[in-house]
Amino acid sequence: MGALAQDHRLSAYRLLVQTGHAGLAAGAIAEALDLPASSLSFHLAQLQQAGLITQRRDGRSLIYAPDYAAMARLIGYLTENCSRGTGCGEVPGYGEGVPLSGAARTGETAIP
Amino acid sequence: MGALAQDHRLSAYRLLVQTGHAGLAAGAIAEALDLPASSLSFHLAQLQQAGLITQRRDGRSLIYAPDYAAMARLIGYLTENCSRGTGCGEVPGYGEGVPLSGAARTGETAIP
DNA sequence: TCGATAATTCCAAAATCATTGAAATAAAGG
DNA sequence: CCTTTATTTCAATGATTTTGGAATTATCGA
Repeated sequence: MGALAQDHRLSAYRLLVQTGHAGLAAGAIAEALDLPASSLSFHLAQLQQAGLITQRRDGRSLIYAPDYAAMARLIGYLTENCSRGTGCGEVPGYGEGVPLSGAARTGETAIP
Repeated sequence: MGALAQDHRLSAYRLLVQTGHAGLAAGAIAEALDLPASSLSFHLAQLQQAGLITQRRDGRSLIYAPDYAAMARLIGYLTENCSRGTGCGEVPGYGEGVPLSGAARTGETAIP
């Protein structure tokens, strides 16, 4: 869980989530985030060890991609046993059968 | 986001999520997690500042409860723009219209 | 008002984590 | 085989977080 607790890591992860299966080479991520290669490598290793992303080689490049199943498990863990009887189902603006995945609309969250 | 990046904090949060609106007094949480009051207080403050939990006073007790709307926003942020066209909708065991909130079934995740 | 209870804030020590450049490894292409 | 490109590993340095005891604030009941 704490793998996402760091700005650069969170950015890298979100970038990959938005990129999809195809993934990105380490170099491309480093460039996008403007990080030294060695720093990024450290963070990617953390994400990988947490099981959130996968690594595969393509020629000289190592390309990283998100593991969506792990993402789903992570979210499941957070919401596990979510207040039997009182809570999750009655969240304001969220309750009436709207799936969690539909909540990704407004970009201006200040939370993370 | 990093508010959940710490074991004790994550435990406290999950405990509250499972407890629901009614919430728990700081003391009750401290007892459940077996933490010194001052440590817990520190962690609760972090969670509160991140907007994930709320505080209200009841007599001499301060009662903490989860903010489910914030939880939904958090999850939304994570999955934002989730791979237009390729990703989230095709996650194995997760794709066929099953809402994210339905993924909270198996308890044995090793991720967090 | 006093004493007891519930929590918080303060603070310094201890522990953990992030960042970096330089050296090492791995694959490709002459 | 040697060079170039892509990335990782290592070790040191600095920064941030976590911890828990003591002092403090707030509320309650008699």
